[in-house]
Amino acid sequence: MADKIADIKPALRGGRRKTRERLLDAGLKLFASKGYDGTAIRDLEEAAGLKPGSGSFYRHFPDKDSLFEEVIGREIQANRQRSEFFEQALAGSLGDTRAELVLQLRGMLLGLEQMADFMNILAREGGRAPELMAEVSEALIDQSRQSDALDLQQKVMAGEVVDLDVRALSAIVHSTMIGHFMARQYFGGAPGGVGDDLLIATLADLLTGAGQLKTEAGKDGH
Amino acid sequence: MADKIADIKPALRGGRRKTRERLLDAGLKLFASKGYDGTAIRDLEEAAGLKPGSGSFYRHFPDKDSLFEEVIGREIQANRQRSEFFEQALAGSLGDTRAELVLQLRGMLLGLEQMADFMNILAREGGRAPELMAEVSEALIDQSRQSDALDLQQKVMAGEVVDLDVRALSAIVHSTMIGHFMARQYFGGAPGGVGDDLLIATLADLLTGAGQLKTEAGKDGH
DNA sequence: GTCTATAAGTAGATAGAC
DNA sequence: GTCTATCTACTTATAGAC
Repeated sequence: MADKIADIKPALRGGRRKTRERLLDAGLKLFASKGYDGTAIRDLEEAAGLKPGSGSFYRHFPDKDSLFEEVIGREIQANRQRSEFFEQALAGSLGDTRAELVLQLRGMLLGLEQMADFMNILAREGGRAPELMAEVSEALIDQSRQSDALDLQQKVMAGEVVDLDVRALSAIVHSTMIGHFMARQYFGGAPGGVGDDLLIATLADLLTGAGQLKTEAGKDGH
Repeated sequence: MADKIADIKPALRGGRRKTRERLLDAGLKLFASKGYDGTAIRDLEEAAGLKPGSGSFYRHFPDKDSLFEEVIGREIQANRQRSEFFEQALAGSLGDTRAELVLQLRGMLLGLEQMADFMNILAREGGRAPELMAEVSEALIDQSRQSDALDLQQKVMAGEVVDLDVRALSAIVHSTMIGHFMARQYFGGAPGGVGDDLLIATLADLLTGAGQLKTEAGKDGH
């Protein structure tokens, strides 16, 4: 009984989680905001509630690089779980293609928000761990591409989405959402003041062919 | 006569440009590849052909930060000039809307390639010079958005491009091209192996409403 | 303008007391 | 597991000879 309480307590109180976990959390935040080189061991210790400069860090990780790799690894796994959960949540059809797309796009944006720190680290320190980056490339891009490329494929076959190259459509969708997200992050707002809802709605319209030409004049050109 | 030759020679021979310029070039490359903190003064000196660790750097710049700001400023200006040139080059109408769009998108990709190092620095060191970043945000995003938002506006009015929110369309176009470019840069290739031409063609098709639905079934949903 | 030499500070990392 | 104390290496930056 006393053992169980001792096990649970640290997990419940925010400041009382295991030091190792707090160091990983600190690494995620600090690497994202100040970069790997810009983050000193003392910063990590301080953020984890240890005395800065004490070297207590080294009782939990052999060196700075090991912490970095573990932070990356943990985020890759966390993202994988989010994706699987999300995929299951959207498995069923709603009957309305455009509504399905809007939901899917909103979900993508939410997912990106949850891995904002991780993406920031990737953008900053992409060259630091090449083999890890390759794994990330596969884990993030390919996986998400596959899952909704299949969705798009079905929708195209069913005549619910515009009949163009599915991989290219998928690339356009992903790039748009990631670009929109990054513009919000880095520049404090999307260019032109385009909000999430308008962007998603317009993208869904494009995909479902809802946007018609104003006149038939445009069709002369080709 | 002898003076003129002395003036021209350094500009012609690659290795004989002014040291100050070589330090700026080194800064652009090194900040992009190793980051600000990861680039030591000795690295800059070495890349500029000076003796590493000699401190000769300080005869040209008061400190590291000054070099950084000047690198950024130089790239902002270079990009502005490229944009103006590009805008003029595409001023005339081709008569074929889709061909115009394809040219415009190819130009965007070329422009992104030319400022690859600069973008890398922005991604890494965005938080380092906030006021400069604000300027960049305005210079890059707003400017390019305005110029081809106007183009899109015209094309929509003429019924040559799908009748949806112009700012949202512009955001989609920009995000797609930037995202595609970054995927190529960071992951060695676009996700799904989608090449430049296919992506551009598909995007142009989407905008011009060339992608029709395979059947009319999809239109039931909304 | 470039060099040698060096100062002053800070980084990652280790030893050992408690 | 956390601390004090410390080592070594490296960083920015300066002084002064040439």
